[in-house]
Amino acid sequence: MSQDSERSRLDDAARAGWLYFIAGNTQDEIAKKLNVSRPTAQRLVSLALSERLITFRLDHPIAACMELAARLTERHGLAHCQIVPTDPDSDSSVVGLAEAAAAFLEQKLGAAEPLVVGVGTGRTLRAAVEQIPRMNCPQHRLVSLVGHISMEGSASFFDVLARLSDLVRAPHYPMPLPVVVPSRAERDQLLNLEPVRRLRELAAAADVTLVGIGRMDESAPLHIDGFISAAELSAMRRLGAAGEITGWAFDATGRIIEGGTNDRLTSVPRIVPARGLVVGVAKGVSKALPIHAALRGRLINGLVTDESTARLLLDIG
Amino acid sequence: MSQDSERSRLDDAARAGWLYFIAGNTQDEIAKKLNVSRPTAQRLVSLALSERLITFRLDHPIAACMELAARLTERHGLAHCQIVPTDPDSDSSVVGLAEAAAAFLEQKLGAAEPLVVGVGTGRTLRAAVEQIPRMNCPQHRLVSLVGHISMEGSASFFDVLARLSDLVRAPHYPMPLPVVVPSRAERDQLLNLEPVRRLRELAAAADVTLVGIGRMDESAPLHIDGFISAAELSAMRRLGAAGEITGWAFDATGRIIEGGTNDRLTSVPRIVPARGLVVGVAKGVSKALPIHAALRGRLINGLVTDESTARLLLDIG
DNA sequence: ACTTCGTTTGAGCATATGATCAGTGTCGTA
DNA sequence: TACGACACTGATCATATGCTCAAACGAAGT
Repeated sequence: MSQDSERSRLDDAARAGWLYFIAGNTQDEIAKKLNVSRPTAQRLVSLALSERLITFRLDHPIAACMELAARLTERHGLAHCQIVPTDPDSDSSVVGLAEAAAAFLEQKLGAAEPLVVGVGTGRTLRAAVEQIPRMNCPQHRLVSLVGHISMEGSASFFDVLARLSDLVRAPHYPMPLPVVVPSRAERDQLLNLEPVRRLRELAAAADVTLVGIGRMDESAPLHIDGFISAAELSAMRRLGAAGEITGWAFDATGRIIEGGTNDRLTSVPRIVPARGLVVGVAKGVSKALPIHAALRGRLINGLVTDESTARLLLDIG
Repeated sequence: MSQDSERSRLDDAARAGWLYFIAGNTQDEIAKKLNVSRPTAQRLVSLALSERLITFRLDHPIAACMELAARLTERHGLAHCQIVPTDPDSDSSVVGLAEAAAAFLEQKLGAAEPLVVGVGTGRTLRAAVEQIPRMNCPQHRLVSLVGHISMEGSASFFDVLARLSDLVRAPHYPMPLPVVVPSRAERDQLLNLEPVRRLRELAAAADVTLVGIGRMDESAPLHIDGFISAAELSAMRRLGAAGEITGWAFDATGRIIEGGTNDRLTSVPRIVPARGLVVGVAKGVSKALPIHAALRGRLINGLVTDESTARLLLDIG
C-alpha cells in the first residue's frame, strides 16, 4: 500500500512537473487537471524537483563555468567567484579576466554608500582597471595595499591605484614607499609615519579588496619588476614560498612565511582569514598552485579566474 | 558589435538560467549577481528559455505519456486526454485504464453542480466503474446510452449503469430495451414510447459521456455477447464497419454507417461532432483502428487509453 | 473501540514573478 | 549636427508561487 501510494504520488509529481515545466501550465491549471488543490499541485511540482524526476540541462559554454564556480565557492567558502570561459584561440593572461574583474569592481563602485576599496597591483589588475569606464564615485576611498616605488626610487609602471582613481574620480590613498626596504628596522620606522599608519588602518577596514596573485618561481613578478633580487627570491623559495599577494609570500598551505623579504615588506598586512571581500584575480597554469595556496590559507575569499584554471584548482583538491 | 553584444547577452541569459533553474536563485539574487535590474534578470531567464539554452528533461515513465497525450490532444482537438503507462508485465485490457477512467469519472461526479452523465457499456467501462469508490451524488443524473436487454430478454451481464448508480447514489435512467430489434418499424415504435423519448432527450444534453469503443471484427463484443448475429456482423463489415460505440457502427473515417443493424438499433444516437465531453475508453492493438476512426469522425472528444495504443494512434496518422 | 501520533490537507498571506508603460540613450540618416 | 526610429531600461502593478499554520484525516497501538 505504501508502495502503491508512494508510486502514484511520484507519478502525479512527474505529471505535475511535466505540465509545469514543459507544458508551461500554472499551478492552478495543474491542480484542476490532476484534481487536487493548488497547494498540493505546488507540493507535487516541488516533489518532482526534489526527487530529481525533472532535471535541467543548460546547452551553453557558460554552464561549465557556473558549475565550476559553484564547486569552488562551496569548497573554499567563497563570498564571490566568477569563472570566465577559456578562449582556446588565445592564451593572453588577461583575455576575459580583465573584463570580468572590471565588471565586478564597477558593480561595487556603483554602490551609493561609501566604500573603502583596497587595491593591489600587477599586470592583471592593471588590465582590469583599463576596462573600467569613467565613473564618478567621490563617496568611495581607494587605498593602495602595496608601495609603488621601486628600490631605485622610480614609480612602478603598474600604478594601478592612480589610474583607477583617475578613471572613477574617487579619492585615493597611495603608498609612496618602496615595496621592500633594506632592513626590518627601516621598515618599522616607515610604518610608524603617521600617514602610513592611517593608510594601514583604512586598508584594514576595506570593504572590498582586489588583488593579483603572483608566482614565486623563477619568473616571479616581484623579481622581474625589480622589487626583490634573485638572491632574495631564492631565499624565499627555500622558505617554501609558493606565491605572493601584494608582496606577501606564502607557502603551499597559504600560510604567510615568516622571515625573508616578508620581514622587510611595507605592504599592508593580510588579515587571515580574509575580512570583508578580498578577491584574487589570476589565471593560468603557473598561477594554479599560488591561487590554490591563497584559497587554502583563506588569504582571499573571492576569486576571478578562467575555466581551465578553475579545473586545475579543483583537481589539486 | 552586434555580434558581441548579442553574444554577451546570451551568455548572461545562460548565466541567469543556470542561476535560476539549477542553483535555485531568485531573480533578485540573479539581478544582484549579474548587476542588472530585476526585470532585466527576468528577461534574461525568459530569454534562456526561448532560446532553448536551457531545457527540461523528465526522467519518469510518465513523461512519454504526457507527451503522447499532448500530441493526441493537439491532433484531434480533444477536450480531455489521458494516457496511462503500459505495464509490460501485463496485457490485461483493463490494467491502469480502469483506474484512470474511474478517476476521471470520480472527479466529474465530485462537482457540486448537477450533471447529466451518459454511460455506455462494455467490459472496459464495467471494470472502470468497479474502481469508483462509494460516493453520494444525488445531484447528478446517470443516463444509459444503450439497452441492456439481449435479444432473448435476459439482462446484460455488463449492466454498467446500475452498478454505477448503486455506488454513487445517483438517480439513473436505464434503457430497458434490447440493443437491436428485429425491424426498423419496431425500433421506431419503441423510440416513440414517452419514457424512452425523455431518456433520449436527457442523453442528448449530457454534460459528460463515457463510452467504450468496440471492435467490429470477428471478435466484436456486440456479437460475442449475443446482441447481433454472425450474419449481421458480416453484413456490417461489408458496409465498412470499423468499430462501434454503444452499438453504433462506424467506418474507418468515423462516419456512422447507414443501414444494417444501425437501422434497428435502440441506442441513443451519437451527436456529430461530439457535444459536451464525450470520452472514449479503450486500449489495445485491435482497438487502435476503431479508436482512430472515432477520433477522426469526432464521435468522441476525449480519450483514455494507454501508451502503446497512443503510439499506434499517432502512427496511423 | 478509543486514543494518540504522525501525516496530509487547504486557507491565507508574504514574496517572487512576469507584463505593461513611459522615459532614456543609441544608432542611423539626412 | 540635428532629427527620428528603435531598443532597452527600470518603475509599477496584477498575478503566480511558496510557505506557514491550524485542522482533519488515517494509521497504529492500547
